[in-house]
Amino acid sequence: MPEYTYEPLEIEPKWQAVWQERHSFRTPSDPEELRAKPKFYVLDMFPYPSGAGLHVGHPEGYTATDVVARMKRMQGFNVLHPMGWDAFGLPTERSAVREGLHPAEITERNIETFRRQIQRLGFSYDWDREVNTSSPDYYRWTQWIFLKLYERGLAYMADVPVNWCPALGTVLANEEVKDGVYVETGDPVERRLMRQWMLKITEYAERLLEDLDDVDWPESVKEMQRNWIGKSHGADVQFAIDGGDETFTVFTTRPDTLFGATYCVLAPEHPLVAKITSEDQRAAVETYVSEAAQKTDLDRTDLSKEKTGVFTGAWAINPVNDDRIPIWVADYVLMGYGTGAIMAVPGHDERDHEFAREFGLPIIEVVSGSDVPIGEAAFIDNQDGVLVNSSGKDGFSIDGLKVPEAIARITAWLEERALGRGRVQYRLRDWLFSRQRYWGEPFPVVHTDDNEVAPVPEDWLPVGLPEIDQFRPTEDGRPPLARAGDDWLRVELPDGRHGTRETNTMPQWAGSCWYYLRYLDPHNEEQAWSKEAEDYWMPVDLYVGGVEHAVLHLLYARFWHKVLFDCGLVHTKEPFQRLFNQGMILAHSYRDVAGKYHHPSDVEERDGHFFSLSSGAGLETQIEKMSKSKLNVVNPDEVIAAYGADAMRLYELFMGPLEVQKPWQMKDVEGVNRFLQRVWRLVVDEKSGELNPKLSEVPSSSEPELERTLHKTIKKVSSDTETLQMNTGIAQMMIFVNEATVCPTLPRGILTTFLRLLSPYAPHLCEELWQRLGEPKLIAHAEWPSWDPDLCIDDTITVVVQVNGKKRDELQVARDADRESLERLALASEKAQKFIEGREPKRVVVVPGRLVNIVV
RNA sequence: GCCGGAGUGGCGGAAUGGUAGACGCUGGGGACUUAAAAUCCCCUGGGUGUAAACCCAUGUGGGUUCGAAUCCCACCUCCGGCACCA
Repeated sequence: MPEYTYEPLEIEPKWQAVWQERHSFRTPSDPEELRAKPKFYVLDMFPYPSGAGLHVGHPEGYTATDVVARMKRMQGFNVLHPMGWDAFGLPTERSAVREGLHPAEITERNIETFRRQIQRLGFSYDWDREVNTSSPDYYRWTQWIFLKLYERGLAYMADVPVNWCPALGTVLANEEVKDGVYVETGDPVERRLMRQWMLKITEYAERLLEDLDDVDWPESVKEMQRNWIGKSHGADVQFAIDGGDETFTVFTTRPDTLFGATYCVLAPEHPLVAKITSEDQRAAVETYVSEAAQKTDLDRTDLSKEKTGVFTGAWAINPVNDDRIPIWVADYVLMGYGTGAIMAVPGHDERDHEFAREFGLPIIEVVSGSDVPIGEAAFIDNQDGVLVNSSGKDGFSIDGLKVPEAIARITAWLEERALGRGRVQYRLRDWLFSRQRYWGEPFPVVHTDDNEVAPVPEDWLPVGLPEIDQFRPTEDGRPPLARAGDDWLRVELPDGRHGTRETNTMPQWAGSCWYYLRYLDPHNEEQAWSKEAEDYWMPVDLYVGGVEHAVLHLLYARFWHKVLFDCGLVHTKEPFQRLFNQGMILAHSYRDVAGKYHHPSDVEERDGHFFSLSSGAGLETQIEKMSKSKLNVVNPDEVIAAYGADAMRLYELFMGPLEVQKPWQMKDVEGVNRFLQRVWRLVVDEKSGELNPKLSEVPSSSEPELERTLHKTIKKVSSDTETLQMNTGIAQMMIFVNEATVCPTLPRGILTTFLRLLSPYAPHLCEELWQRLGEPKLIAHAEWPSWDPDLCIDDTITVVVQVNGKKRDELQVARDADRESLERLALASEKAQKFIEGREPKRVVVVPGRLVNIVV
């Protein structure tokens, strides 16, 4: 029994303690030091410290960024690699209510768990820069940025239809609601009209769209943001109401189809509805409007339902031909988009077509080219379709034009007569920025007794959360902060006015909108960050996190950053230069016929089938998202206990490409664990504990084959780490170790070079072996190796001989063999001759270094 | 419906116009051992064959090419996003 085996549980805490004591990963802040080296800012999406602790999905991205951070440090960069906590939020507040504790206590407890779990993985974070969004010296600056938004007119209060979630007792942002329910909990959401804080993100729509072109992000995320912003080109067109002075404006992307408009529709909330409805239609319209108001978003957006609507009794005048067309009210038109009113062209819009057929309204063809009669289906072609039936008053006609030209012509015509104008419309709405919660940033504003909104002076910040006895809304439905006593609520402003503090709080997203800036200068008590630090470190060079924030955090943070840019507080237009989304880690779950889930520890495999150990029942296995209810959550603590942090880190990256979804398979951790043991044995003789006797001071070139493999490995690991293709980099290191294991002697230089390559991936093991090899410094501070291109190519290479594209033989040739000799050798090949069957080669394709293809 | 991504052994996955299945897991065989574990070595896509070999094979069907997992067209399936946005 060897006594000196690889014991990760002994060496890992040892090196973690060393790094911590020596502050080995403290980010330089001395200006001299900063100037001396280029910078690299590598950032993780900081976690929300929930009560459940980490699962193995969290450290996947953290491990990838840590490997990059460690390599960059070794390559001579000043590296900023921080970690912190996105700590305000609803789940914590709910736990606090449930457990009867203060949310701050729950937060502190959860952070301690998260920090302990993260630190056990040996990440090279600069813990001196840890931030916590719920701490007053952090949210002070969140409030300060809010004041900047307010000063610039980008924060305003308005009576708006909001997403109200009765189960949670708060409003939610559009981005947090999907299919009529809150995305996090599935609780239904209803429409309500409430006075709330809004942020004018729409003012930045164009820049948020345009600047996507300048960042190195996954195309899918850019596309999601583009869709969310939803830019469309079109025109506003004015319609007069027959027999009155009223007019209304519609927005359309297809002004060319104006001659095909056979009716108009107003949204039920449109202010004109009540005014124009005729007496005999009034009862029907009022019933329809009040029913629509009571519907949830889910009901209203249910596509499978039939179109509904009611005629107002009023008529509009089509401005191009003075036709009288009826005005309807229908809930398929949304008040929140465009003008809340549309012209309906059933011939060329599917929704209008469906509605027209439902209510027997006329359908006119104005764009030709459809295969089926226009009465059967709407015809959509905005490129090659040709206009027909489109001649109106004053001799104006767009007949015979293709759609794009027709759009230009009719838009110009409308503009000349002041009947309309070309316009760009965005789908993006302003950001609903207040919540009726306790555990969030208080707004730094006061409602004065004379009904004005007044920002508090900057030197009053932070506006701290008041101590209250219950974290629930008041009995009369006001937010929890309204429970605070007058000593908090009532204030006198410097100008002598009295008022009451805002009792809403900011949403969870506020703190994460700028945390990457606080890391630059986290202890600054005078400013949110210093200009020098911002100048040096920004932008973030690499940002890694889950794709679930594609249109939430990432859009909000870009918006704030652009505002800060306009304030002259940051110097880059975009905060995150390169973004990478890691894929979700899934896990096997086991379910019996009754649908009950069984924990993996209760599962036994026999001949490829699964059975419950406790009941003997047969089980089905499936790969699913990890969740408590499915009993398939893998905790990093158990992996570390069994294999150590280095094996855990290595497996996280070896599982497969970082960006794809993949299942955790505990058996596979065994493979990387064996690899680490083999590395250990390259250095340590397990029987004696001394250095491996095969280690020798001879030059690297005395093992030429291994030296070549080493240089190929340096090259591959360097580039695969940079591009985050770490699974193949690790595979290459395994190839090296397999070769080194069977090598009769191990030149010491080869081994120390290899350990430097492996050290970002398995830092504890490599520090230990580095020390045992007598190296005085930490390997974390060693220099990253470089490769010799000549040593990355073999002297003799294998060239494939194909006949008609099929592999028939292999040739061992010198690496610089020329075309002629390759062709001669290939034609001489016996195996190839057999398939040539004496025929004359029509053509011989020679790819030097690769293959020869003989075509007969 | 629209937009994006993906389909390769028993499993995770390599290969982005040039030897399909690197590396790892699983399974099988062998060495060492009193034995087991660990370790080390060999084999492990399917088919025909004693063998040497040969044939088939990257979701399906076509195409381009000397040569296609890779490029093009059509289709199928799965995953993700958006969705009455005028």
